[in-house]
Amino acid sequence: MGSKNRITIKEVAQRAGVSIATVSRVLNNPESVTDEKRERVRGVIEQLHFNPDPAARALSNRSFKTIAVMVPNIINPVFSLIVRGIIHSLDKNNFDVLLYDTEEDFGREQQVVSGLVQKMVDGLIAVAGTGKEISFTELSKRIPVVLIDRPDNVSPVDKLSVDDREGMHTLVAHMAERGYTRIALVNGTKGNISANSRARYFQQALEEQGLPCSPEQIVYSGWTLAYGKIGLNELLSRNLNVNGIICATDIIAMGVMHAAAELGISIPGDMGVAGFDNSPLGEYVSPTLTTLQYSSIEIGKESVRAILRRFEEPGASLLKQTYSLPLIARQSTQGPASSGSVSPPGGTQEAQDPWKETDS
Amino acid sequence: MGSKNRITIKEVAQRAGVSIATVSRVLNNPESVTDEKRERVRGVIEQLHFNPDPAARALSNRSFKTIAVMVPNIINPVFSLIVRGIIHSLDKNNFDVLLYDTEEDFGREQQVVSGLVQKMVDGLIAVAGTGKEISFTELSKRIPVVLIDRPDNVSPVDKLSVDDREGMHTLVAHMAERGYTRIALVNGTKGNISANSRARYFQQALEEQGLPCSPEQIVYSGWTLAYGKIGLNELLSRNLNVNGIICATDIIAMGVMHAAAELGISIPGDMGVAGFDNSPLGEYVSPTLTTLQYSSIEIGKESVRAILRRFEEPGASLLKQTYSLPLIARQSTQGPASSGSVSPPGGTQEAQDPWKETDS
DNA sequence: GTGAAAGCGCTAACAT
DNA sequence: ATGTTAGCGCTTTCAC
Repeated sequence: MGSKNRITIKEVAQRAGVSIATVSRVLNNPESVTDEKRERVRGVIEQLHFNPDPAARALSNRSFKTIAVMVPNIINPVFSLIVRGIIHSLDKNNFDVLLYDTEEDFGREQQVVSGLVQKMVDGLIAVAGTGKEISFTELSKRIPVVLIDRPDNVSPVDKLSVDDREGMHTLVAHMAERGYTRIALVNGTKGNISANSRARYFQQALEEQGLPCSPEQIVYSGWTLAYGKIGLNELLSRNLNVNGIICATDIIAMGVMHAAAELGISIPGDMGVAGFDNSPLGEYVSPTLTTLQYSSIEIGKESVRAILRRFEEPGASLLKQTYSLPLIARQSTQGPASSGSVSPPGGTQEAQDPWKETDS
Repeated sequence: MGSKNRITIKEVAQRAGVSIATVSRVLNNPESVTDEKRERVRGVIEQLHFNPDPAARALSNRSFKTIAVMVPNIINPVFSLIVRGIIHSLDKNNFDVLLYDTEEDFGREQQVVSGLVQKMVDGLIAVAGTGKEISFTELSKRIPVVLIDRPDNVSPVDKLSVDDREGMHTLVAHMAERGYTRIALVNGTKGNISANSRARYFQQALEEQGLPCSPEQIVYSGWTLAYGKIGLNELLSRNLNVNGIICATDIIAMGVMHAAAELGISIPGDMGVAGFDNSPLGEYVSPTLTTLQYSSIEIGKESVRAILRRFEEPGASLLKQTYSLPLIARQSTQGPASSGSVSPPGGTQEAQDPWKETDS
C-alpha cells in the first residue's frame, strides 16, 4: 500500500544545493527565500515530480485539511444535495471530504462518531440521522462539530436546522385554504426525533386551523419511497375519510402518490398530497408535488461557514440557527375535484435545473 | 486546528510502567504481550481516553486506509448508488472514502486527479465523468486506480464498464418488438465518450434491426433532467415523425417524459420512451420507465474488490470487465396506442426498495 | 536569508 | 516478552 521509492524534501534539497529548511520554506513561505534559490528549488521540485508527504505534513501541522461528513442515506437527493453544497464550498477552502453513509443505521452512526477521534479529520458535519441521540460532547472537545437537522439537546455544538413548526403550519394552512380539511400525516420512522417534531407541530397546526385532530391521523412508517406505500395503506385502513396527506419528506410523498395511483385514487382530485423538503424530482412527477423549499445546497454551504468559523474562533458562542421553509405550491394540492382547480399563488419558487445546482 | 494537549503513547507507557514499544504492541499485536501487562496498558488507555495519532501512524505505516472516489455528479442516483456500494464494502475492510464531486466539470476532474498524489489516499476509484480523457498513468504508478464506466484507452489500470453495445441492442430490439420502429436517441453531452459510444451502438442496432437510420435521429443534449426537455424539443423540431425515444440515461428519460406530458404527447401511446441505467425512481414516475438493469451497488462493490486485489497483488494482470444490462420492461414502452397494450414479458427484474438497498 | 537540529507520535528492527 | 533506538518526512525554532 501507499507507495515505493518516494522522493523526499531531502533529495530536493541536495539536488538544489540548499538545506531542507529552505525547501520547506519555498513550499510554505516562498517570500522568505531569495528569488534565485526559490526558482532553483522549484525547478528541482518540478523535474523530480516531488510531492510533499501529506502524512508527515499532518504530523507536524496537526491539520489534515479534511472534514468528515456523515449522512443517513446518500441516495436521498436531499442529502446528496447537502453533500454537494458541503463539498463545493469546502473545496474552495482546500478541504477534502471524508464521507460516511450510515445507511440509516444507528449502530453505524455510533461507530462512525466514536471512531472519528482516531481519524485524520479536522471536523465533522453530521446530517440528520436515525433520530436516536448521540452525544457529540466528547468528540467536540477535539474537533469542531456542526449538526444539520439533527435534534440534539445535549451536545454543545453548532446547529443548523429547518423550522419544523413553521413548515407544518405553512403546509396545513395551504391545504386548508385549498379545501383539504381532513388532513393526515405520513411520517418517518417511529421514534425518530425529526419525526416526533414534525408530528407535534402537525397537531399544533391542525388545532390552530381549527381542523379535526386525533392521533390516528398520524402514521409512522419510514423514510424511503417504499414506505410511502406502506404508510398510505396503513392510513387507508384506518378509515378516517382523509382528503389530504402531508408527508414528512418528498420521497415519502412520491411513494404515497405512486401507491395512490395504483389504487385509483386521483390526486389532487380525490386527495391532496404535499411533501416537505423540495426534492429535485418533485417537479418531474405527475402531478407535480407541492412541498416546502428546503435549500439543501445552501444549508450545506452554511454548515461549512460554521465549521470554518470555529477553526478561527474556537471559543465563539454556540450557533443555533433555524431555516424557514417557503411554500412551493404545485399541482398535487390544486384542490379537490368538486372545488375546481386554483391557479398557484405568487411567491412560489422552483429551481431551474435541480440536478445540477452548481451556483456560486 | 487539530487538537490541544494530546495524550501520547509515551504518557500511556509511563503510567502503565512499560515502554512505548509495549504500548504499541498491545495496540497492534496484542498476543505478543503478557496478559498482565496487556490488561494494565489497556486500563490506562481506557482511563486516559488515549487514541493513537493517525498521522503518526500513517507516517510510519505508509498507509492511510482511505480511498478516493471521484464522481461527476453525486446527485444523480446512479452515482450515489455506486458510492453507497463502494462505501459499504470499503467500510468492511476498514477503509474510509474521500469523496470528490466534480460537478461534471473537466477542470475539476483534472485538478482532483493531479492533486491526488499529495493526498492521504491509498487508491482511487473514478466513476464516469465528462467524457474527456484524463491519463491516470502517472497516478497509477503511486496508487491503484480503478475506472468505472470511464472509457479510457491510455491508462494501464483496472476497468469496469457497462456493455453499451449489448444495451443498445437490447433496447432497440425491445422497442421494435413493441411496435416502435422510428426510433431516436436523446443522448448526453456532445463529445462525451460514453455518449459517443452509445450513439455508435445505437446506429449499429438500428441497422441490424433493419430500421431507418440517419444521423438526425441522434440528439446530443446533456445528462440532467432539464436536458431531457431540451433534447426532446430539439428532436421534435427536426420533424422526423419519431415514435420511440431511447435516452442515454434514465434521468434524461424522465426529463423527456415530463416535457412530453407538457406537450400533450401521450406515453406510451404516441411515443415509447426508454432509459438506460435503472434509476430508482424509474418505477415511481408515470408511466413507469422501461430501462436496463444497471446494478450500481454491485458495480461499486466490484470496484472495491478490484482495488483490494491490487493491494495484495500489485502486479496482477489488468482487469477489463464489462457488465451486461438485462432489460427492465415497464409501461413507457407498452406499445403504440393502435397496437393495444402488451403485458410485460418474463425475466423482468425490479428492486424492492431502491432507496435503501443495503443488501449483503 | 539560511542552515542545523529538535521535535511531531508512532512502528519496527534490534538487542537483551 | 520487553526495552532501546532509529527512523518515517516535514515544520519550525534558534543561531549565525
